[in-house]
Amino acid sequence: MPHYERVEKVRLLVVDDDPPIADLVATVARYEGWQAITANSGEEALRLAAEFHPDIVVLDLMLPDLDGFGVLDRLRGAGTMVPVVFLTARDGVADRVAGLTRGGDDYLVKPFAVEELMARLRTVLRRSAGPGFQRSVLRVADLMMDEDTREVRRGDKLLTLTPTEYEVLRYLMRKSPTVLTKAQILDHVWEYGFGGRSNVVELVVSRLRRKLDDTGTPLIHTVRGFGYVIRQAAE
Amino acid sequence: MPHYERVEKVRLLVVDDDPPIADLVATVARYEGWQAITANSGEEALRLAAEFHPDIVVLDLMLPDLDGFGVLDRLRGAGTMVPVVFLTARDGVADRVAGLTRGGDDYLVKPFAVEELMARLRTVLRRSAGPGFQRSVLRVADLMMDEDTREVRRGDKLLTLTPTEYEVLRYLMRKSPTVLTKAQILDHVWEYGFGGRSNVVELVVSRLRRKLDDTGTPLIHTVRGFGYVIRQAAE
DNA sequence: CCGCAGCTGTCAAAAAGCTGTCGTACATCT
DNA sequence: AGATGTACGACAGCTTTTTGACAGCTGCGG
Repeated sequence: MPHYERVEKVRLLVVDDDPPIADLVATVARYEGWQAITANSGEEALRLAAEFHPDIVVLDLMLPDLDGFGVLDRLRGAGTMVPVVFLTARDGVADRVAGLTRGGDDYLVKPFAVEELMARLRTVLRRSAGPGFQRSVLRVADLMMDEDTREVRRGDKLLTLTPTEYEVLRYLMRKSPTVLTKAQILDHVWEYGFGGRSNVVELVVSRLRRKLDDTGTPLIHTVRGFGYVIRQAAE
Repeated sequence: MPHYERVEKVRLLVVDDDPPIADLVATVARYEGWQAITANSGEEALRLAAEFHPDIVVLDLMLPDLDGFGVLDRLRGAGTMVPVVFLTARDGVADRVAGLTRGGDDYLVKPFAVEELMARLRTVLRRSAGPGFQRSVLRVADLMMDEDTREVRRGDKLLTLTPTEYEVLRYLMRKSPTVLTKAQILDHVWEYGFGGRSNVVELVVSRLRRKLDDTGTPLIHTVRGFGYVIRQAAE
């Protein structure tokens, strides 16, 4: 299912002092087939990095001891060029991070949506794999989504999606032809901690359908009492 | 019968302060050939987890001492990455759980149907078994059920089932060619504590037959005075 | 050929899903 | 700063589907 070619499992090190968050990320990654370990402090992170040799690191900036920047410096100081994706608080040090995100690194603001984090990790990995990296394009029937350009087309028609619509569609496409429950969609696409108990998912699906099923046959199907799938109509 | 490959028995730890519920789950699991133990408090759960090394945990959120979240934290703190399926009251802390379940752990609302719980446990186990996990497809004669896409076909014909029909059929197929009593079906597919003492099972079977026996030879057979089976032919 | 288990049509209540409207928040442009 | 536009999600009304109670009928097995 992964779209970057790799023989071995991706090795991910997650560094966050909040264990639930670190677990969350590690668990999602494992479900993608990755190998993930967590560290809850800067020192622990450095120790684990040295022996685990991660392919990518998720690094919270706010750590009890050494902060995220410090960890990065010492990683680099040790000669590791492993790419890093930072996590920062909403109104944190966004600008300083931005400065650090060249060279394939990236950052995300907390609270984030799980799918978005995974998408960024995949992108960073893909880019850091060297020049001539593969474009990532998802296809379902005549629907196409280019994850690099964020272009979405149904046949020839270019669609304009809002960020939420885009994320929901991507998740559906990634998992196609598996049926997803509304809860799964909510849990993966919305930020963790989102309280919205309303019908947001239905609403976004409704809007999505209007945009993409308006040309051609319906692609997003309701599985009553269960959830949604995107796939070519099964006869 | 399990569809994920495993040489040893699955080891399940059930944590619920209501002994009947914990036992119910453990019993069903044992009947599936699993090895199951129960704990009625958070502390006991941690103690048992340490020595039993479960492959999966069913964890009620409402516990007398340490609550479900606390248990999870301490499990994780001890470095256990065992997957967890939570149980919560109907309009309890569903949203808080959501935050924890994004990873791939799952949750179910009480009162639940036993088959649904087992299905989720199987799914979680299957996914956490690593990348490239097997699709789960059940077959009986020319009837096929794909548990991921929820597609059900008789020969080429795609069937559209309601949630209840789907669950009853899945249970029958899973147990095929064993004959199941109406009581067993009722107990496994409907939520525990379901009051309906009417002929619901007969009704659903009737509807199922109309949908799937309409093409080809009958597959669901009545064993008069006992129950139902699904299988090729009753010779 | 009788009696009872099983089958199924009908129907009303409940659940699930869809979508229009609107207020708020945030970003962008002038 | 003010104006304009876009995105999001709460809410509510409405439609469709599902479910199970009830009751009468069927037909199996003795």
